[in-house]
Amino acid sequence: MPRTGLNAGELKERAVAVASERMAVMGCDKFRVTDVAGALGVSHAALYAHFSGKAALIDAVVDDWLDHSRVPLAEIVAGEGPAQERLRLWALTRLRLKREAARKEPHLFAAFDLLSHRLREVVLHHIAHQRLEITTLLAEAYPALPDPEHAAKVVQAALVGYSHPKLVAEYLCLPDEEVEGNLLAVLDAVLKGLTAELPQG
Amino acid sequence: MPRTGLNAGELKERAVAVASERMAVMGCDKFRVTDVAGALGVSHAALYAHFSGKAALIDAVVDDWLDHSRVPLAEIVAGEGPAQERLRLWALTRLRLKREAARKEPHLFAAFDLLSHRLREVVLHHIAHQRLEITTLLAEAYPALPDPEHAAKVVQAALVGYSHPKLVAEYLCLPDEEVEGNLLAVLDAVLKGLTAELPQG
DNA sequence: CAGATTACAATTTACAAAACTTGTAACCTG
DNA sequence: CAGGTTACAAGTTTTGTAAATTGTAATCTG
Repeated sequence: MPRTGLNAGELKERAVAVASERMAVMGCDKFRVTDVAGALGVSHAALYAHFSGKAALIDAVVDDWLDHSRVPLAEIVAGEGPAQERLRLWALTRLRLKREAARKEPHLFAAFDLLSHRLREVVLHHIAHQRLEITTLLAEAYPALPDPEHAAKVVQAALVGYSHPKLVAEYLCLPDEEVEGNLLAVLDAVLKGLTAELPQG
Repeated sequence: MPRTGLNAGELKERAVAVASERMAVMGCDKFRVTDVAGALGVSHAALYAHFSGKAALIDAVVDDWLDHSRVPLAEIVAGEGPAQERLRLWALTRLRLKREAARKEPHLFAAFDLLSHRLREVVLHHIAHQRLEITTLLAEAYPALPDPEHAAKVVQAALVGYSHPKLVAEYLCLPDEEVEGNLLAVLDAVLKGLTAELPQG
């Protein structure tokens, strides 16, 4: 029987939750593995059975955070209505969620930015997941598209100014309407270009 | 007769040149106004007649650096051949110049990045200048385009992942062919979309 | 009197020493 | 023996203090 009364999975989740709270308050450089352990009533060394190091604990926090942020976007993908409209809504919603996160949860957003900068696997999976969602919407909107995944990559690259945490943060000072209008102008041009030579149908 | 034997314009230029050399070696945080002044044989206070502060001296260095970087791109705009091909070459050349600068002049590139982050006027002018060049090439390639400047803004936004210093630096670890291929895929899609409904001519 | 210097206050940086944190291995405990 | 703790070395951060830097105003000088 573990001393904390929690099984391994539960202890891990509690650790991620406590770390997430602390990171939200003070950022990922300043929170201490020792403090998280203290909050759980164990020594800091006990956490290394569950996380390979502080970096892995940070990865887990950001992964958890990204999981939550994916929910509203998945609802749009699974929703009803013309797929092209849903794709526009998807891109706008993603932008809005990121801008809000950057404003309201700056430390967690900065952790996401840092992992993005380091091309950490957590973030690479997140990007791949988003590409899959774009692919799904493109394939539905344009059934004659020969390679929807390649098209999704082009869309992702064209919209990186509206998704990459560094640029989302940098452009927070610009008005919402302006940034959102620019995103839609780019998205519409790219979609029109990608589908210019498709048979009508 | 000034003590240094230089008139005001010459002293200013010499200060920018010395600051540029020092910044190239140690970055903009570590070089000292006092050192630049010493190299010119004046007290540091004498430089404040020409620059409102250290930040203004850094702006002047980056402005000078950007001036030089604009020359090869201006040659493409002024060159001969199909305008659409020149636009592709312009975008590729810009990317290549930036990746090379990031590798070979990391401190000056970092200064450019910092000013970009702060939305400093030097950089805003640079971005506006590039939009003008894109506008020129678009108007030549597509004479029926109703608003080439608006189209240029869309092109700029779609290609921000290949021009913004933060992302250029972040993607340096990716192979050249991949990054360049991605840029061309985005550019081609955007151009095709922007020109989809133009009369043929 | 234009172009400089000197003096100075406020701020920032450099640096050494102390304190803290991270990750690991040996050991403990129920 | 699973799930812990303790001890420890190496590395990092913090703290206090001295030195340096920045920007300004008064003053100087040719």
